[in-house]
Amino acid sequence: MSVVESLDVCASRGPGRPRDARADEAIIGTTLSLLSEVGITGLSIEEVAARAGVSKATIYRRFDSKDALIVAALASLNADLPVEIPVGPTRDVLVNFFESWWQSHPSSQSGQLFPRLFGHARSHPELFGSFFDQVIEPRRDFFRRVIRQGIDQGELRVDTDVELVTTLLISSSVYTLHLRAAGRDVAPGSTPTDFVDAVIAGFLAPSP
Amino acid sequence: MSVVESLDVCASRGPGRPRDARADEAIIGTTLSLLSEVGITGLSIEEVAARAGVSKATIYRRFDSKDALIVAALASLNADLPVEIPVGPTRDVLVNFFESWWQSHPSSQSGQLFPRLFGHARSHPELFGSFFDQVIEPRRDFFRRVIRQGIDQGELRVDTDVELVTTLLISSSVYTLHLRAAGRDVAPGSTPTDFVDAVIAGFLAPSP
DNA sequence: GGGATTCGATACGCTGTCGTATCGGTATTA
DNA sequence: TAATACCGATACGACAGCGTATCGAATCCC
Repeated sequence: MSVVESLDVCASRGPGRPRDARADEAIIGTTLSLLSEVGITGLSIEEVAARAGVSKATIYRRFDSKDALIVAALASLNADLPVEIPVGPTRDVLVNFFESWWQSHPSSQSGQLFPRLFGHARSHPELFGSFFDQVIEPRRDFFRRVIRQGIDQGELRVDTDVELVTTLLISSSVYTLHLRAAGRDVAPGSTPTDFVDAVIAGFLAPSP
Repeated sequence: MSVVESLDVCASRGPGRPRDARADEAIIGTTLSLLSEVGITGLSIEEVAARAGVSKATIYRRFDSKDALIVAALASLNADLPVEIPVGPTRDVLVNFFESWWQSHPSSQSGQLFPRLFGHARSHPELFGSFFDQVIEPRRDFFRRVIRQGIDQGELRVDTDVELVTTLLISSSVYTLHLRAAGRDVAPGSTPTDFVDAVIAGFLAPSP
């Protein structure tokens, strides 16, 4: 009945028809899409079932409640996390990353999902905590390591505030991309390069 | 019945018991509080009525629908907008503004309300558009004028991208304050001064 | 005072959603 | 072949919220 039990099925199979793996994917994928569209409050199990081409019973056989489904869906967001950070000039690494981020953003699920979930920080603290720890924090860590690499390579000052730079980079991109997707361009004409250069300008080590 | 009619009452009074002005304030205030707590999707008229100490009929006598109530509530957020920008060194003006912002934030309604409403950009485009035009844009304009004053005073470079600096200042504060209020400090120890200095460092005019 | 309009309280029908239960049918194991 | 657990479909009771309507009482203009 619970999520844990459903995972055990793979390990020690008993008799009976096995669960359809395609149903799992459809349920999780549809949940993420709907979360980005209507948020946690607006998410309905019945709509998930309808869009996923699955019956409600199939969902409740896998997840105890709506919250359990959301937690599982959020946990699945970490499949495409880059584990190795690219080597090279810090500015170029950042620009490359942001350019691919900004390019993929309009069609990206997470681009719409993240701001949506941020808004639920107060009303759903447990779900938000799970989201922050599992999804946001690993992504912030990617930036931290890039900045630290820049310090080690002598490009950024040794007293650079890593958390501050990380926050400036992420927040400005999230803010701009989200509003741009909502039809409100708050920095018309600005490219990822402009943002990266503006942010790191104050932390560049003096040229030798 | 409509909002417009209710405003006409003050101008040309007819017979009958007048509407209680305290009811208006209670309804709008409670709506804003609830919006910041549960968002647009989670807002219920019945909860507004209960918390405001008002009957549902009193609300529907003033506003045609839930959306009309929300629009009116958002429009009331512009009461405390500073019309004149302070004069002085740009860095000090910005630091002063951010310090008072950060200090008042934990108890501020808008601090919790804004991120919440940002999340509804896609699912409620009309409400969000009204929110952006009436609330966000005037506040961005305050920053624009401060930055332009800094350029005129020769402190910032003449080729400073005003929209970019404005976006960096606002987005980093919104992001940090919101997460800090949610119990996740993403830039521990950082003060408004740190943020302002980091952002404008790349745009300072060379010292004469 | 008389008519008009408000007030709070309450009840109504309608819709949407939750989580459960039941059904016939199907895939898999023992 | 028999038992088991899955599948989709559907129906169910409970609950919450919307927007409307009605009630007696209160407050104002004429």
